[in-house]
Amino acid sequence: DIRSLGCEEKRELLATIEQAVAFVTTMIFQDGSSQLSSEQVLTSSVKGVVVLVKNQTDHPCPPSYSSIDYTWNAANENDKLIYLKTEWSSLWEQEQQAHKKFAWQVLFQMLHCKVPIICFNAKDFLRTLLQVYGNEISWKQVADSVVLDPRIAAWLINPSDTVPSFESLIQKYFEKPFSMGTVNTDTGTLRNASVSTLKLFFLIYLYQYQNLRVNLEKLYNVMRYLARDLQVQGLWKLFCTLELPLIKILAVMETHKIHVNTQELKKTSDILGLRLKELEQEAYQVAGGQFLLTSSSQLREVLFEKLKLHVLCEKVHRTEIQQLVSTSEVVLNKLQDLHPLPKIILEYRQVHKMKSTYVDGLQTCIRKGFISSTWNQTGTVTGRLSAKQPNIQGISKHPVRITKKQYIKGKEAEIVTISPRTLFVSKKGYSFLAADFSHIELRILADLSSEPELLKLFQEPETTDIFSTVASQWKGIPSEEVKHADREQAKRIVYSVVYGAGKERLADSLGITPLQASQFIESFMQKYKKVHEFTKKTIEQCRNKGYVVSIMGRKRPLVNINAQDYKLRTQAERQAVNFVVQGSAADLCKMAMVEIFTSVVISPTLTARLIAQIHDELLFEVEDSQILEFSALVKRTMESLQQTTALEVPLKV
DNA sequence: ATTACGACGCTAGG
DNA sequence: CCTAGCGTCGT
Repeated sequence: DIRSLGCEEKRELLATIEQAVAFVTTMIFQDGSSQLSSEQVLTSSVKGVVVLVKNQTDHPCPPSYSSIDYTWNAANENDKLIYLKTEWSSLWEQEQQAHKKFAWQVLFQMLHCKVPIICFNAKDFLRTLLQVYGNEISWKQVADSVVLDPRIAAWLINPSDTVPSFESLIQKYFEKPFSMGTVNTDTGTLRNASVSTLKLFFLIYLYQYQNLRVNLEKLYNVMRYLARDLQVQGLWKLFCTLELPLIKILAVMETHKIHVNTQELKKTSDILGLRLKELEQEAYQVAGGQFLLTSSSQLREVLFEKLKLHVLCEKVHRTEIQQLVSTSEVVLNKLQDLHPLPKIILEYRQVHKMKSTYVDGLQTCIRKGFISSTWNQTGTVTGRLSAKQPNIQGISKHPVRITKKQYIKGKEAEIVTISPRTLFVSKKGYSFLAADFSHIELRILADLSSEPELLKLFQEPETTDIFSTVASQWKGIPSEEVKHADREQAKRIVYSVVYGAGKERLADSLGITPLQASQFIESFMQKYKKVHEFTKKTIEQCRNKGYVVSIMGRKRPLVNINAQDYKLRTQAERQAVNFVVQGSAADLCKMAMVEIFTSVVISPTLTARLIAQIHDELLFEVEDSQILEFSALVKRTMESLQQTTALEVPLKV
């Protein structure tokens, strides 16, 4: 405990840190649990940080192939365990101020000495530091730290393991499961012994931290095993140059708060609520009875048993599990002309989604007028990021029009447009800047397949509308005669190929029969033969190796690729094709994040901060005076990734 | 009688 | 194809 150290001892400690070869660290929560506990309690606040300082020179990390000793090597006497309290009752006392200052001194040195800091869920650790020491540091100061996160390493090795716990990693790498002793396992026997209360607390304290020391040693060793695995599997570079820097970027992102217009939020909630009531009444009228509009099973009863609408319509989509007639958007669209109810339901659903998710749902995420999403780096199998509370990646783009009846004032009606994205407001003197890759997945498909027609499309500067051009090329009609419907169809088919969708899925999305859909796919593949070759080759490689690889070497094992079962096998085939395209796009977007972050950190003047990543789009908050300079930097950096990754196809932002 | 939880359906993002 | 989130409904 650094609070018990004298002046000389403090100096010694800093000297030890200077000599360290690695730090293994975890946060300690109020309830005594740590980041290594299986159930991470978010409600419990952070009490402090425990750091195991590795001083042995025998196990450098990152390790080399040859000189790793894989034997269990727990109690290393030269390793130092230090405890830093980060929570203070009051900062009035001089003593507490001094403790906080020294704790920061220790952490600052750790972050800046380029020695790896090993931490399970490192993002949470860094974010907490930024929050606790927010006044004495700027976010740029975490940038040159070197953090290693075993969880991310494990996820890279197998992305299907979406949340590998510390315990599961221990089990996997040390075969026999360890007893994860917790603080309160043995207090009973302690209580029975005739020891004084003070002594008891001391014993619990000691036990807890000895246990923690063992776990940190285990964590260190697990990281070494994982590092070796990453190297063997060719994932080490991806880990070091992309995923590790991203930890810091996400930690910084989570400390940034976005202001929300709460008054507007309340107002729109009421407007939407009123509209829902109106639609509810209209629905009851035309249905000839009341039912729960939000219940798809009750709606199914009304539409298909009471009104028998589906018999007038051929080939309606069915639900996945129970194989019942679906009440989804595509089906309701087909039923529109037969009865007024489907149209009402469609609008009801749109308005209800808007209210429940983007207005009322957003309100539950607001703390003191601000929101900040939680970013999950290991939440997907394709390498993409995911966000929650709120899911800022899923906020509706298109506005919803509402005809608001105004009874009070003389006006008859007023049309209000509600677009959720306008509810977020930038800081005063700052603006939001969005930069997105144009058609990145299609460009990647062009590159991966080397399809000449597709490549030409992107390389020729006169191509203004990619899907119109594809439509004209594919259907063999002049570009002036391409209708809006042709363009939409081309877009759907292109993305069906990108997403690896089968004929059934395409049929649903286009509202046609699976036979017609398969004919569309076939004629598309006939025109762009190399794309077909690419999908065939990808599936073939997956069959041989058991996994597929993205452009940056990200892997996805697909065990079902050789399955007997047709459904499972073809699903795995689509997943294989999809992973290569989607995963590669994720690689590029992450690279853009890292490069832009680095540029801003290096720059003494730029202050732009990343707010969100919506897969192919980066959203920043930029000082108004820097918008021109920064937007040029962003565009240049993103487009230059073509050279960095040796892509045949240019990237456009 | 009330609550908790998993399965299912739908739809927003890409 | 892969996400988050809202909502029923049965257990």
